Amino acid sequence: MTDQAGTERRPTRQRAAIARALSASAEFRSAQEIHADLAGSGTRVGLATVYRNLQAMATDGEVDVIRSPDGEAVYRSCSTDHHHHVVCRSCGLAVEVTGDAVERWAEAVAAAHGFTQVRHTMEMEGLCPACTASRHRSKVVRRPTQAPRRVVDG
Amino acid sequence: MTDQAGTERRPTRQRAAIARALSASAEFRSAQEIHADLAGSGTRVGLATVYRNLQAMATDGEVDVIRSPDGEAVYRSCSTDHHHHVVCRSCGLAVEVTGDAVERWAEAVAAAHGFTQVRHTMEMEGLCPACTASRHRSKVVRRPTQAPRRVVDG
DNA sequence: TTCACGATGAGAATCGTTGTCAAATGCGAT
DNA sequence: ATCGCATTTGACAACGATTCTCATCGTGAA
Repeated sequence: MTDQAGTERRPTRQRAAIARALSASAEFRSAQEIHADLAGSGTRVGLATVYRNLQAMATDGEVDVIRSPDGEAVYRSCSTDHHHHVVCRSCGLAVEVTGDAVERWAEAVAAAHGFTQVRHTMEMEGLCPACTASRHRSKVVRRPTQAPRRVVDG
Repeated sequence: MTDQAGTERRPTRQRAAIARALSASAEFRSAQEIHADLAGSGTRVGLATVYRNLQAMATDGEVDVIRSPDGEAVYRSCSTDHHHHVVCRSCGLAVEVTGDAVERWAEAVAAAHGFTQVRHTMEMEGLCPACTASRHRSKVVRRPTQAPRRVVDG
């Protein structure tokens, strides 16, 4: 079977377990992690099932999905506290940030295009203070690469 | 493996070709696509080399990277036009949007935490006008594994 | 030109994710 | 409670993007 209608989904113990595991954390978790969690807590659910349900939930708007920097799909239940991150692309340091500005902007823009039930994800990356410093130290002897500094639109 | 940022890199014809192919388009392109392009235009470059260089460029902040909805890493040279999308999670319709508000917010927030060379990605998803309507009527035929996506200008 | 070492290429190895299909299960009707 | 039947599930194969390996090549410096 190919598509599954969002209207009729059968409740199963597996689906419930997955939903529960998901809402047990406010963090983004990968399908594999959730599968491992369930296995660890004695709930035996097939990996494919975890993937299928997570996808279905995402399609139905029950959970948020983003791809982690290494390409893994990570999920988080929708209702949880919403925030964003600034991640250092050199050392991986992540700082949580929140702000109404983006939330409102996203909402307004989407609405302007007639979209409803809008959700958004935003990730920022750059160099943390420490890495910014160390990068200046190891500065090259030769002429700098053609790397332009201006990156963020302003 | 480890971050080599700041280290000098040798100029090679492959690296140049990749940079050129990248800046030839304002769109996000995958490593595979770039590899195919190069091959198509007679420039023989190994796939692994394309990956390596793209990554290095991203690490050095010369290009932006995001993951496409299906998990592929897609690259775009930095200086090009920056915008975001609102994607319909039911039919895949994608609308381009731009706005200074987010850009400035991201810049400000990151800077407040001492981050430099900050870049960001933001994706919004919801139900497009059509799908919002049809959802109220009956069940919707949802997109297959690969989302059919049309891009409209907004 | 020669040397030392980073860069490249071809293909194997990874690993997250999806497809396959027979068996199990939920639901409405009986 | 039971039957019929479509939806789900689970085990595992299949896939595909990305990374790794390593012998060989190319580049900057002497």
